[in-house]
Amino acid sequence: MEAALRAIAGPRRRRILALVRDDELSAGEIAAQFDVTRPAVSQDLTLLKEAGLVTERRNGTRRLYRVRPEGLAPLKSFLDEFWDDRLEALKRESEREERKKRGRRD
Amino acid sequence: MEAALRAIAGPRRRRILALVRDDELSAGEIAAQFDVTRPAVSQDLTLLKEAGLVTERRNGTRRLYRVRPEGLAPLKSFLDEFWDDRLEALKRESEREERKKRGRRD
DNA sequence: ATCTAATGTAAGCTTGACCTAACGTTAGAA
DNA sequence: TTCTAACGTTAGGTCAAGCTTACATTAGAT
Repeated sequence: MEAALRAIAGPRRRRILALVRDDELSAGEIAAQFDVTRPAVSQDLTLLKEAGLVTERRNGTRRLYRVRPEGLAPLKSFLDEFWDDRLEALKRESEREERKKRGRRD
Repeated sequence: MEAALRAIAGPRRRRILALVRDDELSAGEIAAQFDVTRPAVSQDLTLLKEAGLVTERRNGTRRLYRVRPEGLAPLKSFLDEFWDDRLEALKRESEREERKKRGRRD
C-alpha cells in the first residue's frame, strides 16, 4: 500500500491512471497528453507498474498500459476500515455519554 | 486531497491517525509512542492538521489532537468513483464484446 | 515576577523525488 | 544487414521532505 500511496500522490500519475482506466494506451499516447518529456512519463509508468497500479503488455515495439484496479484495493480497504472503526468509536462514545446521563439521574 | 495524500503517505503519520482515531491525545502522549524526537512528531502533527486530517484543541499548555474523519472523505470519494467508473467501463467493454459476437453470428 | 512544563518554530544537514539530455535496446521495415 | 520507430535507462542537477539540535512561546504554579 505504501508504494500505491506514493504513486497516486503525484497528480500526473493520477491523471495517467484515469487515462488507462477505460482504454489500453501506449506509452507514447500517454506521454502525448502531458507537457513534460517522454522519459518523465516513462518513469511515472514504471512507478505505477511497480506499485501494482497498472499492467504492461508488449506488442511489437510498443508497450501498452492498462489500469489494474486491484492495486488500489488495499488503500480502499484501509480507508473503509478506518471509517468503520471510527463509527464504532463514535458509537462507544455516545453510549458512554448515555451511561453518564443515566448515572446522573439515578 | 493532494495534501491529505502526502500526509498519509508517511507510515508514522498513519499510525498517528490510528492513535487519535478513538481518543484525544496530547502531543507528548503521541510523541512518546515513537522513536524519533518530539519535534519530528510535532511537524507530523502540523502537517496532518494542515491537511485537515486532525483537529487541535488547546487546554492549558497542552495541545490535544483528534482525528477529523471528513479529511479523508475526498480521497475516499476519489477511490469510490474510480471503482464505479471502472465497473462502468467493464460493462461497456463486455457489451461491446457481446455485440461483436452477435455481429459475427449474423 | 520567576520558574517550569509542554509545545511549536527555525536553521542546517542529508536523503530522496523529479526533470532533462544523452545513450542503450528491441522489433519490424527496407 | 541497416535503418528507424518506440521505448526504457542512466547521469546529473535542483528542489522538497524529514530529522536533529537549539531556541522561542505560552500557561500555570510558586
